[in-house]
Amino acid sequence: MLSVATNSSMFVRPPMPTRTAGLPDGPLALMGAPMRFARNAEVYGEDEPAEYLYQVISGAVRTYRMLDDGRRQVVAFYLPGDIFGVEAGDVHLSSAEAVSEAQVLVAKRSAVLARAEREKQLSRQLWDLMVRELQRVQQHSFVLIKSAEERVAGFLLEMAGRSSGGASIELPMSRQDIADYLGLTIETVSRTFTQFVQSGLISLETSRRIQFRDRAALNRLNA
Amino acid sequence: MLSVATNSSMFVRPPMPTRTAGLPDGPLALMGAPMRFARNAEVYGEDEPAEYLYQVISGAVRTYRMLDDGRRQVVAFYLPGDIFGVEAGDVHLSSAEAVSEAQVLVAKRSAVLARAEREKQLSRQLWDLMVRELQRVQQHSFVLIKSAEERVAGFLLEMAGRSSGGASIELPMSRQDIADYLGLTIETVSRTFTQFVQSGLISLETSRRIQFRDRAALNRLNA
DNA sequence: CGCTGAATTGACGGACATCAAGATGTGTGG
DNA sequence: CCACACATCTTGATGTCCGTCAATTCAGCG
Repeated sequence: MLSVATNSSMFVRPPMPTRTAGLPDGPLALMGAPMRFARNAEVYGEDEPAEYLYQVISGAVRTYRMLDDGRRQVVAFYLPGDIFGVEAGDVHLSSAEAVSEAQVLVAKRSAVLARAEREKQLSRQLWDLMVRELQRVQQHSFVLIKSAEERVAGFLLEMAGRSSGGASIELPMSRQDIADYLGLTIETVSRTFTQFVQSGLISLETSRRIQFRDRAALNRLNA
Repeated sequence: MLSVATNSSMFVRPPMPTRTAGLPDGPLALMGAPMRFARNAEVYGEDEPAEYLYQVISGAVRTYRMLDDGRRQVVAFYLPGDIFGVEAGDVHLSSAEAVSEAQVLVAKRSAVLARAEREKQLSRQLWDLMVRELQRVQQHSFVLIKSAEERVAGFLLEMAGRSSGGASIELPMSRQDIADYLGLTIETVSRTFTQFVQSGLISLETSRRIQFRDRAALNRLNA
């Protein structure tokens, strides 16, 4: 009934991730190894045991789940600094893939949790992380009951807010990714973009580079 | 554009909640006071500081958020045994109301968290609770991208699974509640129910009492 | 260049919202 | 216990947003 992740070549099994030179750590004191993932490379898969926590160093990562009819629901996009993989119990309920070439810090979950038992501050950070993740997902289901126009406007503002960019942002993900995130089709996303361009809300340098022209109007749509 | 929580009288400010005789505790060792809430009484409101954790003893509770245009999104229903209020950071992002007359155990959040710092087991329970809540919300956004038929089927099965009933269950919530939970209109929910009745999947003793006649078929719809 | 995947645009149909009326159920006061 | 008022639920007729199918344009890369 909607948004199938078509195009088999989009999901070609990618080359093995390889270790890369170390990079400085983020806000949370994760002790882990930096790894490099090619575009569309799998970080972890649905139903795999959840042994690690992850932090994006560069690039972007998407998590998603498949419905048995082939539809794909993108649960979240993670950008540099973001930590992911916390939502899992013993096994992952979603898969994670690199949206673009990405470096990801990988830390053993058991090690982090063990250390959290001794360090109150770390424990607190993990809890806050969990709360934020929960609120993000709630916000997401909030988005899914809105109109296409509202969803896309909300998406652009969300990305703008997280990309710490100025009047223009570079989207790392394809229209198909956006569509599956918003519960729309690629065509509807595309049409909404051009509609926004025609109304002077944004303009497109390339299909992935967005210039904001009337943020107030977008905010109004983001009811 | 959809599912407005109409009918002002539905939200008439209810009588003050009053304390009630104590009741035995649930799985999580919450030390709190049982309170009684009338139908539609507010347990907590959006933007209020989150000072407590809650566990349903009897009845049912819904959490929801309002869009500024009057649409309402029901985030979750909580049944006896369920703990709610964990999703909050410092303030609540959603409101909670009794769906029906309800008894709720109310425990000071700070006390629980303080005790969790000493008792590993409690800390672990809270973490698991958080994980389950996160997965529930993810599951919910999963539901919102499906067809009306699939959503309603999924809802009935979810309720059946949680109500620990046999071949028939009593829904504590109105069609409006269901509609706002599923991101549909009251009419679509109603029509889907009658469609299920006509196809012999369920039957209705009263509008709120559902008899399951063909669970396999419902499961098939719950793709 | 030409090839391939990504994005855009158009025509059309269907699922669900909207608007409106009727049916059923429930609480209240005489 | 009945009758009235009001809320909830159901059913019908119509409209519209967005999905589907299909063709075209655009961008990147060998």
